[in-house]
Amino acid sequence: MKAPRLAPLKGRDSHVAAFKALAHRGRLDTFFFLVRARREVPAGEIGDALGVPAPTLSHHLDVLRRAGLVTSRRQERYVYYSVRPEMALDLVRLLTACC
Amino acid sequence: MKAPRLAPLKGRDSHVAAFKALAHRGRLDTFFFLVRARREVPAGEIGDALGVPAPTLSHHLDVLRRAGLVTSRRQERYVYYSVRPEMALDLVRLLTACC
DNA sequence: ATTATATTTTCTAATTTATAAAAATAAGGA
DNA sequence: TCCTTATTTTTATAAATTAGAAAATATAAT
Repeated sequence: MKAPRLAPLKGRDSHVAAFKALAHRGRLDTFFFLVRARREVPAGEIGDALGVPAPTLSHHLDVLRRAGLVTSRRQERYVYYSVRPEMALDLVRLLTACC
Repeated sequence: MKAPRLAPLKGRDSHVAAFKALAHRGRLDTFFFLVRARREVPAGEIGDALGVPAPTLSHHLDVLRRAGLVTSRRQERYVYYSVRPEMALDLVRLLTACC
């Protein structure tokens, strides 16, 4: 049988992880840099734009990726990051339940 | 002059604080308990419903209140908490910018 | 005033998170 | 191959967060 429609008024662990990923100045900036870019951006370009050391940025991108908020793709020497809107939409669905 | 319309594609500190408040299993449960209740609920009743010790709950409610997600009102012996939808709406506006 | 109930504050231990330096990995060019 | 660049992972430590007992505070009833 199909999975039952989940109650929209209940936060789940994936939501906690996504909120946690966005609950950091540097990561929120990183996420919205990608949102504004509206394209794939290599890690180094993000680091240059935001002035974040590469290891720190890599860690933050990893948190965003594990939370499902961004996706990455290696091509040649670069790793391109871009927004994955599904999870952001999921948060919107959760939050609009209370308004 | 009037304040200029803020760019919707930029996260601000208030957003970070709100995401941080929701980035915790217990606090997300607390917030959505109040969302579902659709009424003012005294702290003790929340603690009973969620099985959280009073001091722990008080801390979490404080975080949610400072983030602007809930409001509280003392009446007689009780402190009643309820959802403040404005901040949740603010997060929705921020997140819908990327979809 | 004393007692009871409800909530918050204080305090400390345990856990988690952030960050950077250094090492490791991946890919391409000389 | 060796070298360079780009990125990630590991390691280490500092900083922040969390949980909950104990103590303090607020309010009302007796």
